[in-house]
Formats: sequence, C-alpha cells, structure tokens
Amino acid sequence: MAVSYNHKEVEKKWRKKWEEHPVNVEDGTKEKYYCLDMFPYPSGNGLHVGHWRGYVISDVWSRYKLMQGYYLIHPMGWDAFGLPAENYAIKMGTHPAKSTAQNIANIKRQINEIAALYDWDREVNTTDPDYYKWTQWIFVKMFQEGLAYEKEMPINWCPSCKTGLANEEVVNGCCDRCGSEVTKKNLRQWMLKITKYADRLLEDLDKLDWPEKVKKMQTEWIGKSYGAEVDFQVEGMDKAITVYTTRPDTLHGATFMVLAPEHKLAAELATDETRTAVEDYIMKSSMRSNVDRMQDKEKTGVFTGSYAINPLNGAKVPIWLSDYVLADYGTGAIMCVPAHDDRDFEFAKKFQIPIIQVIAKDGKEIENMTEAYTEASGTMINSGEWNGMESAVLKKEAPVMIEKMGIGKKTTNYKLRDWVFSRQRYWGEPIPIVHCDKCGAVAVPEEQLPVLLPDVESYQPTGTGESPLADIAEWVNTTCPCCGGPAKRETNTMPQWAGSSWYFLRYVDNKNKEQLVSREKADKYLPVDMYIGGVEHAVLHLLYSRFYTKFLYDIGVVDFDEPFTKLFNQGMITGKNGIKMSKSKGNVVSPDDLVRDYGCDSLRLYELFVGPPELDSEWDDRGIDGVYRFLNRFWNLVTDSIEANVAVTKEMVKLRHKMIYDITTRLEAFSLNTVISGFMEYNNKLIDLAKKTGGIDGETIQVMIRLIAPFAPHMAEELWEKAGNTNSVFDKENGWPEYDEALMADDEVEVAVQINGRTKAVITVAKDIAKEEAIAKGKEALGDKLTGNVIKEIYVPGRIINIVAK
RNA sequence: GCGGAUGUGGCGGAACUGGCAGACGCGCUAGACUUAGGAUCUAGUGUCCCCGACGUGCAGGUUCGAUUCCUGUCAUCCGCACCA
Repeated sequence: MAVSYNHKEVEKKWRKKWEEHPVNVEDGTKEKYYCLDMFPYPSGNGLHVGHWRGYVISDVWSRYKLMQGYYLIHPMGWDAFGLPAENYAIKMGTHPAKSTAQNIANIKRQINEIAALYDWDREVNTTDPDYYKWTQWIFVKMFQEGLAYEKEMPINWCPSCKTGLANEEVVNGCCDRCGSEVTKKNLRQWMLKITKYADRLLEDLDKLDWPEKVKKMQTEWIGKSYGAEVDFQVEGMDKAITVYTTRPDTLHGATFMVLAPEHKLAAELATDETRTAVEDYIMKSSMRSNVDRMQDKEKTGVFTGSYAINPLNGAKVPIWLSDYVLADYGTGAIMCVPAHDDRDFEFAKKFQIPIIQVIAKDGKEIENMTEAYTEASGTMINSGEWNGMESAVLKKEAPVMIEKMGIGKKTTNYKLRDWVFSRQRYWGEPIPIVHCDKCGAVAVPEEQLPVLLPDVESYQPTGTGESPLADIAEWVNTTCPCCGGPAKRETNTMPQWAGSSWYFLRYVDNKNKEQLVSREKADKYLPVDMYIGGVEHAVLHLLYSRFYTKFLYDIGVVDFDEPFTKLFNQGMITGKNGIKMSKSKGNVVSPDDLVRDYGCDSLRLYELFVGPPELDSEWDDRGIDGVYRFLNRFWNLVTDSIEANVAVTKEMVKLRHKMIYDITTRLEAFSLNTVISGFMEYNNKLIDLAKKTGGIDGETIQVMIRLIAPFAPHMAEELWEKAGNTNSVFDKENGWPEYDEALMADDEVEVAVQINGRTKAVITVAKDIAKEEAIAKGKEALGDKLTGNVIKEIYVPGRIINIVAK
C-alpha cells in the first residue's frame, strides 16, 4: 500500500532543489517567452486568495511555455510609490519608505509560497533611485520633445487625498482611490500630451490580441468623433461663435444655440435686461461639482439676450447658456437641433423653443413629437438646397460642403484629455525640473538624475495645492542648470502610474546603469507576449503604458510600439454573495493557512478549479478538499503503478492519447478550470483501468506527470524522480507530451437512438458504420417503442439516430 | 439612458461547428473498514403524480432535434454617462 502524499516534506524538498538548480535557464538556443503579471503595490494587508489566482494562472502558463522549450521572462517587482502606500504609512505613523520595505518583505514571502517561477534577479522597485532615475529620464525626454508642459487650469482635486487627479482616476465624479467626491481646483500643473497620440492609440488597438471589452473601453475613452465646426455670427456684434457638431446634416434645424457657462463670450453676450440672470447663472455653475451636475434631473439654463445667425439659411437663433454643454469639449458651444437630439429636445421643451424637423422619418414629418428623432436615416426636409437628400449621405458629405462654403470646416474631436501628471504629495518621483527666473522651466540634466526624493520626517499633504516638498528649503533651493543662477526645484511629484508605465521594459535589463534598457536586450526579450492581470486598469495603466511605449519607440529606445501583445484579464475572487474581499468587510481569505494545511499544489489547483479564469468566482474554502483528495489519489495511483511496473495495453495507449489531447486543447484555450476537472476525470478512468491491469504502464505514468507539472509542480517533480528520472520534469528535453489522433480514435462509438428528438435507447456501433445499417440497428434497439409512420430518418455519425414518426 | 457580460441541481460549475443536459467537484444519503472518524473505500444523488412525464431566468419562433441560433422580456454584475 502506498504511503499517502506528504505535501509538507515534498514541497520543502523541491523549493530547495529549485533554488539550487533553477529550471528556467537561458542556454542560447531557446526562443524567449515573456509572461508578465501586473506587479502589485505592496499593501499592508498582504495577499489574499484573489491575488493568488492571477499569479497561479500566469505561472501555469509560464511553466507550460517552459516545458515547450522557451526561455521564460517571468519577473516580479513592486509598484511602491503612490497614494495607497503613503496613506498607509500615515495611518501607521511611520515613514512610507519603511512601511513599504516591510510590506514588500511580507508579500514577497507570500508570493514565494505560490512557488511561481519568478526570476528575482530581475526584480524592480519603482521607489529605488536606480529605477526612478529612468522614470525621471523619460519625463525629461518628453519635456524636450514638447510632450510635457506646464499649465494652470481647473483640475480634478480630491479633498481627502489632497492632490490633483487625472481624468482616468475619477470614477463617477469620485476619487478612484478613496471614493471622496472630487472637486475642481485651479492649479499650475504638469501635463503630458497624450492627446498627440490619440489616433495611434486608437488605431493600433487593432493589432492587439486583447479582450474586446478592454479595447472597447479604450476606444470609448479616446472617444474619437467626426463632424464639423460651424461659425455662427453674433447679431450686432463683430464676433462669431464656433460650434462643433457631429450632425451637420441637421444644420437647417438649429433653432437655438447653447454655450457652456465657462465660455469666454458667455458674459459678454448678456444684454442690460439679462445681465443679472446671466452673471448669476455663470457664478452658480462655477460652484457646482461634477457630481452635482450629473445628478440634475432637469436641464437648467439662461437666455443671454443675444442672437446668432445660422450661416446656412440666415435664421436668427437665440443664444442660451447651460451647464449641459461642457466647456472643455469641442468648442464649448453647440448648435441645437431639438428635433434630432435628445438633450436639445428636452431643453427646447422646457424653455418653449421652436422645434423644426429636417429629417423625414418614413417619408413624413412626425406629428406631435414626444421625443427627438436621432437617427441619421430618412430624407431631408425644411433644408433648402439639401431637401431630398439622404440624411445618412449628407451626414458624411456636409462637413466638406460646409468647408467649401467657407462657413466652417471638417474636423474631428476626442474625449481623451491630456494627462494631469503632477501630484501634491510626498511619496512619488520628484519631477526633474528646475524653475529659474531667467530661463523658466529647465530640465535637470541627464547626468544629474536621479533627483532624489529627500528623506524627511514630516511628509503629510498640505492640502493647499502645494506639495509637502515645498517646505524643504535646502532641497528646493538650487542652481539653474542653464545659467547657474539661483533657482527652485519643482516640488510636485509624479502619479503612481509613472513608474508602472514602463516597468516591463526594465525587467529585461534591470541593472543597467547607462540606459533605461539596452537596445540589444530590448530587441531580444521584448515585447511582452502575455500580460495577465485584473481589468481595473483598462483605461489607466494599460493606456498609459501604451502611450509610454509609443513615445519610447519614437525616440528610438525600443523597436516596437505596443508593449503587450496578448492580454488576459482574470476574474476577481470574491467572498460570499459576490462581495469584494476587503478588510473592512471581514471576508478576506488568506492563502497562508490553506498552504499550510493542504499544500501549495492543492491551493494552486483549487484556485483554477473554482471557475472559468476570466469570470469572477465566489470563494468557498470547503471545495479545496476535493482537489486535495484528487492529488492524493493521483499520487497513490502513480506510486503504486511505479512499483507494479506493468506492461502497456492498447486500451491504455488510447486513453493516454485522449488525455494528452484533452488537457492540451483545454490548456491552449485557457480553460483552466476544465483542465483540472479533466485531470480528475482521467484519473478516475485510469484508476478503473489500473484495477483491471494491475497498474499504469511506465510511458503513461511519465505523460501523466508531465501534464500535471505546470499545475502541481512539487508533486510532479517528486513523482518524476520516483519514476526513475534524474533531470527535472521541466527540463527542456522532456518537452510537452504529444498526442497522435490515430491512436486515440475509438473503433466503436455509442450512438443515442431517438424518436422525435427524445432518446429512447443507446447502441454501440462501429465507427464507420453506413447510415442504413446504423438506422436499422437503431430501429432494432427501439423495438416496439417505435410506433406510427416513419417520416424521416436522421443519422449523425457517431452521435445520434433520430427517427421522426407520426 | 447607452454598451457589454452573466443567468443551468442544495452549491461551484461541464456540454467542441445545434446532436444522450447536469461531466468534474463540494455537500448530502446508505454501506464497508475502524476503539474512533471532520481519514479512506464502495454505491447512490435534477424534479415529479417515477413502466412515464417535466426540466438550462421568462415568453415566443426556426429546426427532425435548441443550454447553443432568432425575436421579445426580466434579473444581477461591470463599463460609460449630458462628449453635441
């Protein structure tokens, strides 16, 4: 009788062996495969079973690639700058450098429990000066290329985190980090001109093997639209207002115009009668937050008293102000066609503005219109020379026509905004800029990088819009690199995303003192072949990284312009009832106890077995017993069979090839939960077969071990050794098992026999039986169950016989 | 409001291009072995009015045949949210 599997001993043994003899070595003959995890920020809470899942998925995939003969780049590091780390330190009354180091040590310990093949020689830490030197270097390059610029403007401000935020960091008007309502604050900011890359970021999505969901989110975030700018003269003023519209086909239907309250002409348009109301409205709007505005059930607005002239037909249209028009999109002014736009319709109804239909739906005007007709489908009416044209055609042609008429121009617009890049916090990379009265903003010369973050006692955010660094006179006061005169350092720091936008490049050359990454290594090991992580970074990290990569491509640092060829988003592991695991909810499951009780291999398998890797799964501790039992049965079957040493049978060969086929195709399809159930299924079949034959033959044993190796690496190594091998199961020469379709084919197949689509019997027939013969046998099996007249007989080879009878 | 995903036993979930719904596992029931069992093994386990019928959120449709395709609808989750 076999001794049951002792996970503690075996896992300890192989951890040590792997440390002494790494299994992932570059020998100069292998092709590279770069499998990347989204690196964690070292939270004080440590890892829970949800974090584990992503790492297990990537490690299984990595080990599979390793066995296929690739040299793996499978690194790990720390995204350690940023708000969460700083807030945690403040809460604990410690310095972020200290708490971060502690948290990294703890999480590293936990990550090692996963037994993932991380190459710790490649480790990076975004807070390491040798690392952030290059984060700053990229900024300097961007500054030199005119992509980083200073601007004073109203930005999103989190009153709780006391810092400015990028648009991407504001979710439903609230801070992505802490959930506080975001307000506006006028601040001098460093901005990155990501908008210059909008088209490339949009178009290159096509070349990526990414989940459609993420591509779509980025597409919508970039938000490109096509239309025209049209100039409306203001009556009685020597001024024109330019509007942006995607529906120039409806220009004849414009019965009013609305300007954002922040529009520069807004106040000027007021007449003596309307001045009080207009100024009042502008002031009130300026005080309202985004959240406030979004909660509006009804549109608000005020008539300026002025009129504009529709350049196409000379119609006089009133100019209104309303906060449903956004100041920072398009031109901050719109022409309003209430008949064909929902918002304009609502506004016109409320303020009793005429509605003119210019598209005939189904050939005629809509009577008693109750909602706008927004589709560009139908014939133009009430549109002068455009009458009779198809709206859909006109929509495309109108911009050019308008341009020819000299009343506007064809144009495009984006929702994407430039990236607000400064943070008024301590724990981040100092922006490497010096302000000089004579020379203005000057980049710190490359040889003086990094600009070290000063080590200080007090680093709490000020809340004034000044960075805490501004208080450190000896750090702030410096000399201008340009003229040598007195100058002051930039005191804002970079957002957390700065360090994470390029870390995957540094892994392949993390000790390079001269360059961010050597071109040779970049060409050899990059880009990333497979990137695995949660979907939460769809428009943050993943967009920023693409932007950085494109920039570095443009300046010749790397020779590719997309960083991540393939992306996989794993689902979240939640607590009971789909509630997100969090300390405050008290539903966090730590992997530590489970590893101790069931072993790393069991937890690895269970993390995959809980459900499809791309979907969220509820965690239930009890299920781990199932995979634990399976591993024990697997162990017993293999060890018993090694002892029994039986000869191979034909049936066994067939089962072996079927097993290789099933496991491999499921693995290739990333259906990891069904890989595990497949192992269980085949194990049961093999146990049954072994009962008849006395055991499993040697070749099948070796295949079983190799197949399970990426999933349960410790057990696989131990069994591999027990089976008489002297090398590691992950050794290139073992390879991944291959199947032969000819050998897995059955001679006989089971076929269901149905009457009118309902199964009445099951028969076994030869695989290549003729239709007539199959049907005859089916009828025979049915016997007197078959009554009535046979109308039709269907035979689907190897699957089903259906007799249609009445 | 718009867009997307999901919906299958007591539970997690399987089911390839339409072809035996419920694989695999948890849980549960019974038995075996045991001083013992939260160990292990064996058998069973969708529902019901159980020789039959009904069953994949709901209502229709296409088909010899639908978890799978089509139309409508409901629920949950996620993303976007006055972007003209």
